Amino acid sequence: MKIDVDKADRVTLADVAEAAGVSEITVSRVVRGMANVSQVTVSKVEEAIVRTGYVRNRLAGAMAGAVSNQIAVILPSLSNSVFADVLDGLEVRLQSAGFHSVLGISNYDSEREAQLIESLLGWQPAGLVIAPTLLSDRSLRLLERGRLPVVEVMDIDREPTDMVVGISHRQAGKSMAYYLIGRGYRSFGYVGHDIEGDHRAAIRRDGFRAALQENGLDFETEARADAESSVPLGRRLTGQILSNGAPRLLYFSNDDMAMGGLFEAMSRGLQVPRDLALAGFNGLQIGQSAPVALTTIESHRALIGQRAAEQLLGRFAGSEVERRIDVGFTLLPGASA
Amino acid sequence: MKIDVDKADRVTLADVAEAAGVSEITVSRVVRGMANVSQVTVSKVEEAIVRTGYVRNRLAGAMAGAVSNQIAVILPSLSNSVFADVLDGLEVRLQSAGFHSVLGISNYDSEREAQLIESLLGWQPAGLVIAPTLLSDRSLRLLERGRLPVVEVMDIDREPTDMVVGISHRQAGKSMAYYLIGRGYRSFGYVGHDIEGDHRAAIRRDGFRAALQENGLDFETEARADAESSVPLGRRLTGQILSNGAPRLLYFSNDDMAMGGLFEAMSRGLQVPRDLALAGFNGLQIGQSAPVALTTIESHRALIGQRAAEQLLGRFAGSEVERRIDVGFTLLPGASA
DNA sequence: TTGAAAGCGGTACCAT
DNA sequence: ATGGTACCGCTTTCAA
Repeated sequence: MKIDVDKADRVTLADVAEAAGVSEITVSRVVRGMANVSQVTVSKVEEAIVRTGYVRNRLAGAMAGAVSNQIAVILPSLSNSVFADVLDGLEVRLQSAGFHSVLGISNYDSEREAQLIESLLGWQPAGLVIAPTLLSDRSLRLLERGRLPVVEVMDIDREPTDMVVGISHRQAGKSMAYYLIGRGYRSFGYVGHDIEGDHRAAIRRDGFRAALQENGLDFETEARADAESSVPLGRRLTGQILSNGAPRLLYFSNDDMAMGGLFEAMSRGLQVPRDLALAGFNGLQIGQSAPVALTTIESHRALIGQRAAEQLLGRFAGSEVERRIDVGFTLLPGASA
Repeated sequence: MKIDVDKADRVTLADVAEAAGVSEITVSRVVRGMANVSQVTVSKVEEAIVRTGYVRNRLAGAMAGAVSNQIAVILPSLSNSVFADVLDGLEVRLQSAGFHSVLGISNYDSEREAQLIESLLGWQPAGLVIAPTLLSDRSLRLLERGRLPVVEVMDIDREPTDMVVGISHRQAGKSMAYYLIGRGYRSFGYVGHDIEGDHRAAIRRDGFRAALQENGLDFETEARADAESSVPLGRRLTGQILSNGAPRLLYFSNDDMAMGGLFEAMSRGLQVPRDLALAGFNGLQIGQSAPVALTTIESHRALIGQRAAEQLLGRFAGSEVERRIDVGFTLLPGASA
């Protein structure tokens, strides 16, 4: 009886077309929700689609000229929740517009980053979002060559290839320093993670220091390690500093590190901020819920992701968009300084 | 002079072939690193690739029959660091094997989940990894239809469609209860987040409770909210419970919630675990660095991601792989209970 | 509103 | 070791 059973390899437009008694192109129109198809035909086709179990092949679609709905996304890391937040914001907007992201994690390695760009570009994505590590010349050439919208995210402290969305980390560093100086602090120390890989942390530190120097001050001590930022690392380094007479306030490379500092202080029975004051960066939720809320700067990561998505969508829609978007940051006073 | 300049639309295999004076298929072989090409030809072609600035088009490649190197990944959320960890582990393995993930976030919505499956399947991925929310019948049908390897991750408490990698959340709940009972606790309360969406949290609670009942015990109080888990939520609910005479120990739906509880206890000047004991789930790093290390269960999220990747890679390699992988969990005694 | 034919850029298969 | 030729599944003209 059923003769065509085992040819059931993959349902194509042609199969649906046959089942519905129309042409392939008509089915294609229905699938894409185009207007110029009669209601009767639409229902016939939709019925056939369900009956055959057709699943749209976007590979073929994209290839035939309709653009891809994939967006390449390259981030340095995911274990750092900061980038997970950005990705989250990005996804929200992209998904609701029918786009998907293809992910690449560079692990703060600029060689790997270049490879990823090349590899992901091979999927002919409609756009690219990247939180650059360093962006080698090779990467830049690839980006310029591929005529696709590119959004660099996180810091706007340098000249964009195409578009940037983020904040000025230098300003963030300075703002925190001004605030603390305004609060009367005069004795500072710095606790940081690997600043080679994380150039944004380095920029914040530079900004903070510049502001100190404007006031004839400087870091009295620094503790650093060549590792990714983490709570235990912050705790360990803080412990080191405290062992040899600490400054009045510790500025941390970010909130993870600062939470470590806070925990170390608590463990030693220190009163924060009376005995030791602390300031971080990022505005992580957990820092704001701590017994002593962290003095920090909210960096609006999810918003950065959303805005990046909007930039791309704007471009696709053909509208003129800004090259440079500063989402701004918010100083959270907290209670730790 | 230059007549062919503006036709520089996109460099294809044909362009490279011409530039190198060989056929397209030969270039294709070089690009794919196949062995059967002479050294001389290889160098000629490689030179031509660089000169023309050719970027491989994987869309066309995948379409022509060579399989896609994309893996569809569907997760309920990214703001919950648990899934970011899984994704991280997944990426590590996938990338080193030359695969990329295409991401979908279901936001704990099973309708959305089904849409995502359908949509991502359209890219003809080589495999699918999903941390299922509920997996509607529609989703299941899609998964069965698409003859591709599917790995469900996180919990192994139910029958897999194809393969599963994770732990038994029921066991995790029970183990914690047994441990605490063994430590002498007899008075328990539960603090949880939205248990509708997060069925794994529900299973842990059920397991915990089952173990209590085996010992003639039960939760004396419960505080719950219909929101995603978070530190502030944990803190707020703990506050509620403490206001009306708390039980001896609070079991939290996860570590985020438990950190909130810990912070609330500290803020009230309670001694943990003397005045109030706390237990969580996940083994988040921050909980282990807290002044009072959290008593919790390490769920090896990154490992789950890695194993899931390995399952897929194994399938691709044609090897026989297990359908069900239990990565196990580790009880971290901590100091909070 | 509907359809026919010509690609999109590769790769599998079969020759040479 | 190298090349010719279909063909992957869809969409874009262009016609009817």
